[in-house]
Amino acid sequence: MEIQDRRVKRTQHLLARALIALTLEKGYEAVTIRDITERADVGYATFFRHYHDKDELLKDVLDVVLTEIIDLLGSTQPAADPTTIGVLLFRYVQQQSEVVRVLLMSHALLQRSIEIATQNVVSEHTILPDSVVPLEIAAHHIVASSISLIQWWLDHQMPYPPERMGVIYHELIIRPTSELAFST
Amino acid sequence: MEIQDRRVKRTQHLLARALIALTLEKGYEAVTIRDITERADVGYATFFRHYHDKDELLKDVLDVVLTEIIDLLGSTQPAADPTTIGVLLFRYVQQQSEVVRVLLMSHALLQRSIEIATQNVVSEHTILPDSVVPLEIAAHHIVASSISLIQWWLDHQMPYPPERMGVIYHELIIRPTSELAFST
DNA sequence: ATCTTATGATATACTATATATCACAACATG
DNA sequence: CATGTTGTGATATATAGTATATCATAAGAT
Repeated sequence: MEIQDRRVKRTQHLLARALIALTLEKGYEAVTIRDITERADVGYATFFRHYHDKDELLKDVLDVVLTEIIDLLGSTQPAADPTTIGVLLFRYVQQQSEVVRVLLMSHALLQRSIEIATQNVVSEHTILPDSVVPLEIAAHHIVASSISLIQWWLDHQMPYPPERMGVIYHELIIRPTSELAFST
Repeated sequence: MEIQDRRVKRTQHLLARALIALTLEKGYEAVTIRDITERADVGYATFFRHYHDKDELLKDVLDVVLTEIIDLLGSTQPAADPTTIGVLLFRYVQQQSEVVRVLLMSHALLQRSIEIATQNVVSEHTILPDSVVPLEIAAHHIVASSISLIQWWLDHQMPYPPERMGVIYHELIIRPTSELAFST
């Protein structure tokens, strides 16, 4: 029962590609559903047979990205170089830069992603005794700052390589926050 | 030539109050111009005699807030307790929490505010020689992280007093970034 | 080969934005 | 307080975009 009709997969893929391309061209808000269906070369009404609105299509596209990033960050050896995770993160962003740029344009999805990722970080750490920074604030700071750093990097045409960004990410965000709030 | 017609000031004030109230009630995107004019009890067409669209009204409302915050952060004694600026910042946010909450709901305005404030921070600092973190990234990190911290605080009903938040703000954001990137 | 279903084309209702007009009231000014 | 100016409310209208329904046809599942 897992297998979908090939026509459905094809249509949804065309709609997703069209939304990404159009959003990069003129911004998420400016894209209309008619734009999407024309670019994807499918009937206008067909859109509503798959998605309730534009946000639902975007959510579907980016759920894939979210799970890939979470897998990426959870699958590193504990003994590895502390900047490795950051380098992998920025390499992934570089590869998927178009999709990530689109994600960063949706306020609602961004807030949702931050909430999910923050809870993920909270569950993976314990608070350092007598820390001035509560665990939830530390986790929220790591997530929000990482996204902001990615945003700066993409907005400035990725001027430094992922290796340099991995070091910056670790020194600016991970190390200070860990020292302040996380018990090793 | 500075003095405006009292009718204009009255109308613009009513529209601003209505937008803020309605945005807090059901979110910025969901508010229509007809909602605003009905709540403000002015004619529908009157809105367009003052603003081109919803975003322009919001921008007007929040330009006031922005300049107030910049004045606030620029007017502290250099010799003061390093957490003082943070405490003042969070006291201000507490007083103006409704307006600040509305600002944080507009993606476009948020991005614009971050850009302006980042350039402000860049111009006020010089980079530490051999820093792994470029000046512009450090400045962007400070601004974006501060806004994220404010957002977390407001989203969680301000569970800690401004005094505590001032310390967290300094320890989590200002001190680590300054040590890494700014020459004193 | 046959039943099922996704699609395209089309029509239609609805919501919201945006502009124009005109009579009237509020305002600034001397 | 008299006068010319201008902001406002009410109304009509054009336009754009969303959302749903219908039906013939083609593509897919089995």
